[in-house]
Amino acid sequence: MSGPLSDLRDAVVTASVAIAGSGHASSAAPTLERPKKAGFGDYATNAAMLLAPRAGVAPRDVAGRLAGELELLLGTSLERVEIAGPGFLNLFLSDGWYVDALAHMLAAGDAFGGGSAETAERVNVEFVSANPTGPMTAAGGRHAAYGDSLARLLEFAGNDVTREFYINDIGGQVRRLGESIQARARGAAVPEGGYEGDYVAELAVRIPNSDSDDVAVVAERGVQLLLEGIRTSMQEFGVTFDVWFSEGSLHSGEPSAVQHAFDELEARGESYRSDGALWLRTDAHGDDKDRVMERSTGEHTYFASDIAYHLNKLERGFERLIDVWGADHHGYVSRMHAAFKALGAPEGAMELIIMQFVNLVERGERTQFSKRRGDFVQLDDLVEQITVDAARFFMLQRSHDTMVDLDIDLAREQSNENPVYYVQYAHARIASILKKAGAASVTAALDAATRYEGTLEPAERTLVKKLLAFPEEVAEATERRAPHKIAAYALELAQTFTAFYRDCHVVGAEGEGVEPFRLALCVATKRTIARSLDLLGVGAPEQMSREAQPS
RNA sequence: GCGCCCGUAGCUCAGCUGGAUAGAGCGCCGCCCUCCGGAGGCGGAGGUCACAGGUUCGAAUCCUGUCGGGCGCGCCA
Repeated sequence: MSGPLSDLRDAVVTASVAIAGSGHASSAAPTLERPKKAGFGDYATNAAMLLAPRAGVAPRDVAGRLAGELELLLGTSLERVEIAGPGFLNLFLSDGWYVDALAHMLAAGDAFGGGSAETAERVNVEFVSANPTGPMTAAGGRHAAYGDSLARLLEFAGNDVTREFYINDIGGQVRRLGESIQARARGAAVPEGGYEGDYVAELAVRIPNSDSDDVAVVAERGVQLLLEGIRTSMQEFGVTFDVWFSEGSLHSGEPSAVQHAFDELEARGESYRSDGALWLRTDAHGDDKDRVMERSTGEHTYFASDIAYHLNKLERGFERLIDVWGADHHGYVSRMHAAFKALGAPEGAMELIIMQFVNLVERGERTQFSKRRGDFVQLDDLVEQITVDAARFFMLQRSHDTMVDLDIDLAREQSNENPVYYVQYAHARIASILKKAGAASVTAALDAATRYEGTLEPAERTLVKKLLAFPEEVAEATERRAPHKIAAYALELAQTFTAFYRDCHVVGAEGEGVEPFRLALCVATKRTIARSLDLLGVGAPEQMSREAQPS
């Protein structure tokens, strides 16, 4: 990727090499970053500190030589260089550099910030995969928001992404669901360990002959109906899965996918029989002990399904498997990794991401999430209270590995002050400005802005810098599987724009080329806010509804 | 007992592949609105970055230990 920022970075590296000589190893690459405080220059580098030990002189002396090299390399892009503190170099860039930077962003268009993947991969992101024994919970919403946003990031980076939902449609829980429905249909008490939510009673009414003795049929019908509900909830939440994969399908066919996996593992000498059960040598691959795949009763464990499932994903041609799991599954991580190795799959091709819980807090109390007791907050209800955009943004604001307390009262009562509205408002405000300027002058401005030669206001430079940071933010959010960084960026960009809006009048601004330049800056900002929100799965409205606005 | 995650402002959390004076939102106090959309802006109070050691030019960040919280350790799914 080229551009003003990477040119700067190249210059720093080139200057470093010139000073350190040909032996310059990149054991510690110099950083180029935007200083957190004002007055420290536009960009700063610690290159001198890294070079000093090698050169055997004081960092500040190295910084002096580095500054000289950079002045030669960067020419008119550089206004001046300052040496600060222990040996930081603060680069002050010229207004011409800023104009070039904006021109570069505009030329990149919608691709700005995208395509960061070094090599595009076929990626399978499996997430939510909620048991079809109840409606989607608010907690499932966090999984959905995260998985979908991660998928969007991976796609934007250039990968071929499949969103997949794994359906646990067999096993004891499904049977218990059937028994629970049956009991309700007969007016009897739900059996021990069964599901007690109101939705079970509703299912008993919706399913014909739900009081039948054939529990398997009742259960199957129940799963079907619940899955339809889950699918609808997900769609309304803005999440569409490419593949709905049935666990049960792994056990049918001749040979079944599970049998195929067993054969594979046996051929590799990774399994053995003991006490009548079939075991996998997970202990040899980093797990605490070996695990059972087929019980002495002949039934397959959940683990067997999962091994077969992941082998299946590989055989479908995916080069990277990303699973988003709930925190209650983390004890399962090491055995899954062990199984993956036992299959001879490429190291590192499977990532298991553990998602911490989200607690909904209402009137200062945490709500519970037990499906069996039927005492939980449904995603549909939460969305109805605080809208899809707010729900997704809130859930994505936090890192996946920290537990979140989402205060429903706060989100409901103060929804007008949610960060998501602030960001959307900035987008709508820009739309309003551009509309006022008129399409023709905006188009003309995009061209004229690249030749702007005036002096920039501080707020203009700050805004350009913030926009310039976008590709790095996106790349880092993608690599670290951290969509919450985008949420933070969107908020900062909106704040930066609002400051610009306060200081710099756009439409009708006086001075040669000032209005076109600012209009172009607005266009670039609008695109970047829209892209940020899109990566989160949040809408970027052209206008906010005025009804909600207090008079 | 063992393993994973977390402990940062009154609250909810960023920052964690080591860099300068640790940030945001909400809440609180004060000020600002003739202006392209005030759903706004500016300023202020508020911190032993859980605690104790260690590594080094430099630690919220890396290492060790302690304390506190969450979760998990089945031939359940």
